[in-house]
Amino acid sequence: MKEGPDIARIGTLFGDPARANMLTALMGGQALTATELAQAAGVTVQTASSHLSKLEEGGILAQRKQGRHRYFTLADAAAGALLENIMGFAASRGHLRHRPGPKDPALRKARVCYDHLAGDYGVRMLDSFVARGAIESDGENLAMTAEGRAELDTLGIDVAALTSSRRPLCKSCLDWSERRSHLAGTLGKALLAHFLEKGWARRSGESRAVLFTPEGERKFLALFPTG
Amino acid sequence: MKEGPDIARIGTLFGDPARANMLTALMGGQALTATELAQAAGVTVQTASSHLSKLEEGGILAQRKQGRHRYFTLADAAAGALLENIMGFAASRGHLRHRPGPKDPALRKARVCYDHLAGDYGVRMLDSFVARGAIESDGENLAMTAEGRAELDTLGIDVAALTSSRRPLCKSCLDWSERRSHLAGTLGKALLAHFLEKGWARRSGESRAVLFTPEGERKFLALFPTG
DNA sequence: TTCATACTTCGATCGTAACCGAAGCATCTT
DNA sequence: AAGATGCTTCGGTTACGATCGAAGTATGAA
Repeated sequence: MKEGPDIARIGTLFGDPARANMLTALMGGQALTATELAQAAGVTVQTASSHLSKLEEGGILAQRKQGRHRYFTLADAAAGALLENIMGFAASRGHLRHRPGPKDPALRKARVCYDHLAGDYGVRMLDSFVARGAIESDGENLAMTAEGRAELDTLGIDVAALTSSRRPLCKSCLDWSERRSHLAGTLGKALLAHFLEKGWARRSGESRAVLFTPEGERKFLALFPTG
Repeated sequence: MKEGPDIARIGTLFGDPARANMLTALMGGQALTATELAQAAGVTVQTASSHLSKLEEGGILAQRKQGRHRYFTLADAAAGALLENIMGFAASRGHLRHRPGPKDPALRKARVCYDHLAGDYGVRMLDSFVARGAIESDGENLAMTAEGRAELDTLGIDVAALTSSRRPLCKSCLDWSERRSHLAGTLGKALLAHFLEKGWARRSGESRAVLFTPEGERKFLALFPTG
């Protein structure tokens, strides 16, 4: 009868393949219905329902009723961060389910990781920020510099508003296709939102891929040159 | 047949109570033998052996043969960090196994969390650093200031050497007894080592408790005054 | 009202993995 | 060499939980 946080309970919740599939699907950041999640997990809706109630009770998922649909999302940023952490750890140990990274080249290039940009483009963005001194990196820990704040300001991103949250502004997130870090945190989220809003890119309907327009791609690459 | 990191595998490894007990025991930072871990988990050595080989194969534990003993430790800082993350998440959702925090008052006051100081004293130390501007906090993200570096220098802690590692210098870690953050990262590790080396405190042989001497306690409290 | 859709609950089956006793291997002691 | 200690492997039992069919509830459409 030990004391302490119930690690095993959390582990069990992440430890079932069907639940893991659902959570991975929700890393796209979009709310999904029970039926969609059942399909993503490859199980019947009855089974999915059981899994979803467990995940909700465990505080990993939140649900929102809307008509006869039930939309599920990750409960909060902490749940997303934990999920990212586990994915990164699994990838770092070579625990991949099939191949070292997504087969779909679009996914490999740019995709959503919970609420920010991952893949080749995500890695490039962070690298570029660090190279020009906009972000300082102590290994994994990231901090925004004054130059960085000024630069983002000209882009029209209100850094001050982003720091008010309890969630960190900059956070590194290990990319499982690139095996390098990309930018998470409220800034990562804001930047992705910015790209989508400006019409540089749009979310693929089905997958987690982020599809850049030729114009958007040109601007993105100009904004984030490689070292 | 989905692509991506195998979350479920990691989850399963953390998801068994016996394994979770072993990992919790290893959060003390000390290497433990298979027999000791079996006792900590409340299972026979046969069962423990099976669990340990799974954890090792999963990249969470590392073992070192020494004579007829086999010493197990957490594989690396990443494994420790993930464990801390899960513990913090579980605590934040109220998933505690018995009571809200350790029963043992010594554990509640000061204990080892993988390799740094947790509990009341750990929280106090971080709070004090932040209050005096030695560490800046963007929510959860921590960064050392120039003043902080100077102060640690006078304490005899070589901050430059600590930043060379790929592991972050400062990292916040959610305390499951205090439900507030304490200081992890290479600095957290170095500070605990400093206290032990100076004879201000010593590790309890059995538990994860850190026992301060009256003299050490006086110095610690003077060094880290409350707001 | 009647039908359709979205989801949950119930009940039963089945597979997997945790568990331990017994036996086996390795290392140290005497 | 003989015995003791630390750990692993094997085999068989057992329990838990993932799964799905069937039936039940809620919301919306006709």
